[in-house]
Amino acid sequence: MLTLARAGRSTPRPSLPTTERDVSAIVGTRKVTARDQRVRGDPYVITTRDIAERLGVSVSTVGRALADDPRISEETKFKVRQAASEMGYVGNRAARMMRGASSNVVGLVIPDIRNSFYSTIAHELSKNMEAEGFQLMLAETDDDRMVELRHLRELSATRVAGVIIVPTARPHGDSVKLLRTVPHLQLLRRHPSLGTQWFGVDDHEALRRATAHLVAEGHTRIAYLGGPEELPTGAERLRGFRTALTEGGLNADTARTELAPPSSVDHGRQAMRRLLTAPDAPTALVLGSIQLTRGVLEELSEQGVEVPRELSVIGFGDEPGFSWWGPGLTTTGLPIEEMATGCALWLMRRLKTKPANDGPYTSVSPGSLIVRGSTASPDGRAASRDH
Amino acid sequence: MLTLARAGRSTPRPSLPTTERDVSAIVGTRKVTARDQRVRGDPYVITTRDIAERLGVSVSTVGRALADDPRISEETKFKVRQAASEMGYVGNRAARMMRGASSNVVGLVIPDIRNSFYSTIAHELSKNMEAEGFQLMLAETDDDRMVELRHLRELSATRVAGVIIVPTARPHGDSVKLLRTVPHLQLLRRHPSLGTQWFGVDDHEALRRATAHLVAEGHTRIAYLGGPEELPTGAERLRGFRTALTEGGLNADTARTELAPPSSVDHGRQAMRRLLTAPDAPTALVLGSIQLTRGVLEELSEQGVEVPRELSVIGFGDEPGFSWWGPGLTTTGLPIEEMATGCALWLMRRLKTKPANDGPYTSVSPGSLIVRGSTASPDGRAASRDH
DNA sequence: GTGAAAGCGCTAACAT
DNA sequence: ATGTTAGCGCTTTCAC
Repeated sequence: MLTLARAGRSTPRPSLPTTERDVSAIVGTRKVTARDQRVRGDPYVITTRDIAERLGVSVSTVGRALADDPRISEETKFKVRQAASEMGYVGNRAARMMRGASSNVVGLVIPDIRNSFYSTIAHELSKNMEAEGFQLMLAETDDDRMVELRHLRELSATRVAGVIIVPTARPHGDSVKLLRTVPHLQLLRRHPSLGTQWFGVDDHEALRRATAHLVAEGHTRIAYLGGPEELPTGAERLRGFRTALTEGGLNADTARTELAPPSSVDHGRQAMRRLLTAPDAPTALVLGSIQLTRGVLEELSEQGVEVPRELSVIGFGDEPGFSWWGPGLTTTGLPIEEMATGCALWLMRRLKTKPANDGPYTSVSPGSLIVRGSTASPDGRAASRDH
Repeated sequence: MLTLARAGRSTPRPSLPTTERDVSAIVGTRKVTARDQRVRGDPYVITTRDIAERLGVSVSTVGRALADDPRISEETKFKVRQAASEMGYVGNRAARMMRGASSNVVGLVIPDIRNSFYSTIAHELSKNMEAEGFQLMLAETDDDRMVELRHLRELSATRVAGVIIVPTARPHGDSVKLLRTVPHLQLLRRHPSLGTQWFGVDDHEALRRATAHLVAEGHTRIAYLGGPEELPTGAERLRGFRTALTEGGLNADTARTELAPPSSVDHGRQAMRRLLTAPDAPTALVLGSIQLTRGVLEELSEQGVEVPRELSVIGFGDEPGFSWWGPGLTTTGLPIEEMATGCALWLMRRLKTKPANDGPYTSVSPGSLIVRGSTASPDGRAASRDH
């Protein structure tokens, strides 16, 4: 069937020679669609067809010109690009995706962006991805597996190119299924059901080192306060703590450990309060969560506890305020930036290689102990700084 | 034309009665498309057509069943939903968008997610939007207008439903054009070219109050350190500082002011160092940027400056560490959570109302002065806390 | 060097 | 109660 000129818009564009286009008399062979109804002046989104009509060429020519196809003459290309720019044309990614183009969106699924670990990660990812033309979709789970599932459904519906996820303790079965259909990467936490590609830090070693520092100073009553054991990170950190105690000849089973289910600032405060008033209070405290660390610091400074004389403390993570807290907080530093950058680069490469390389991959970054002034021997002597 | 059964996949699904469907003999009237070439076992994304074929119904029936259309029988609905779930069907949003559905994505364009103001905002927005089924696309500009433009292009290509933006000092002309085609909202900073819908805080009043606090204590040599004047926030804060000086009978023109172009932690440190070694050093300092505040605090605590005896300081923003810094940092508190929540609710409503209400809208939240211990009279007496 | 036409997955209007 | 058809904007054959 011969395709006739489209049924004109109610008011033809001024730049079009009305006489040639206004063929409404013979129209009737072609249904007038919603698109044709649009009125001049009524602002709407420009498509390749709009450009084609204005220039009196076909949509394919416009598409090719914009894609810099070698078959199109320079003159046409110029005119098309000019018109596109003038008319404010912006390609429709949804349409492209329907033609098989992959989305340029990567989903980032994390517990809470306000946690500086995660905002740092988001920043590094965003920076590295922007350079490659990718966008970041932010999805906060609040460590709720149902929220996590809802987000993954959305990301899946959007057909994101990839997902970077800090999974909840036990992801929903449907979340597992969904992730099977999209390239993904676990960050920090690792759940076996979500595959073998993981970027993280050596939590065990980090906590072992921190605890060993206190053992070396002569502490025997060392308490641990960290995240829940059901999280892989929580379990590893606790294990590191216990390893150090055992290695130091201490009984890991009788050591005071508190695991805060929702690892929040407020729980840190409460746990600290309990610890201070408990009989047989510890002389040293190791932390295994950045949120809990914040709460502990607030509580200690509010109660006027003298650190390290009354209590030695080793924090987790390194935030701006930690260096000026009390005598300076000795803490476990994690190479978050490096990890996030590595993660971004790996995923970008993974998404751009034709045959997807889905082999297992693990990158473990080591932690480090940042020694400041918050620990000392239990007898009161200050800790030496040259560790 | 009668549409014949599709050319079968190389290997028909087991659940299909092969005899009825395997009509390859008479095929030739219908082109075999890429889609038909897919092989069983070859994992791919499920579409409504896959479900329809498996159940021997039409795609429209499947679509209607999934949309819970009243015309479809409960039995069919059940079968369709069952099959969809089993096969792991996830609707393709790109396809829906092509049918006119609006995207459920809102772009958040901010300078840097690591800044706690912005991560708080991102969190509040995300939380409120998740409840309404919206997703958040994160775009960091690093205060670079070209990066900002690139992000807006991407967001536009994605046909985001809306944009929340903390604009750069002078957005690119194309950015302005792009934003004209999408519902948007300015946050904190306000640039006249980007429309009249804005959520922010009363920067002028916040700084006026902070400065007035120092004037009331008797300071006459008060310095100001804040962000660049080309940012609307920077200009307003500086103006607030000057207003307070003038109201206090001091000469606003001779006051020492430093405006750091890229408002970073490091610039805060450097500026503080300059201020300390300058002849005729000020007795009090007011800050107008959270990043600069951090740098200043680090430098002061590193140099062992006695606050408030040697110098009174009022910070900007309120971060976790500010309360335990030195004598406790007196600072300007901003109601970021409230502002972000209001912003989210407003945009959600704006996006869901049929006739877009595009009238000007301004929401100004007031700041507050959080009095702790970092200011005192220049003669050495500590500041009274009952302001 | 350019145009026509088909089809990606979905929905809505129009048939039965 | 269900099927047929067209079309959203774009790319990609195939055709001239």
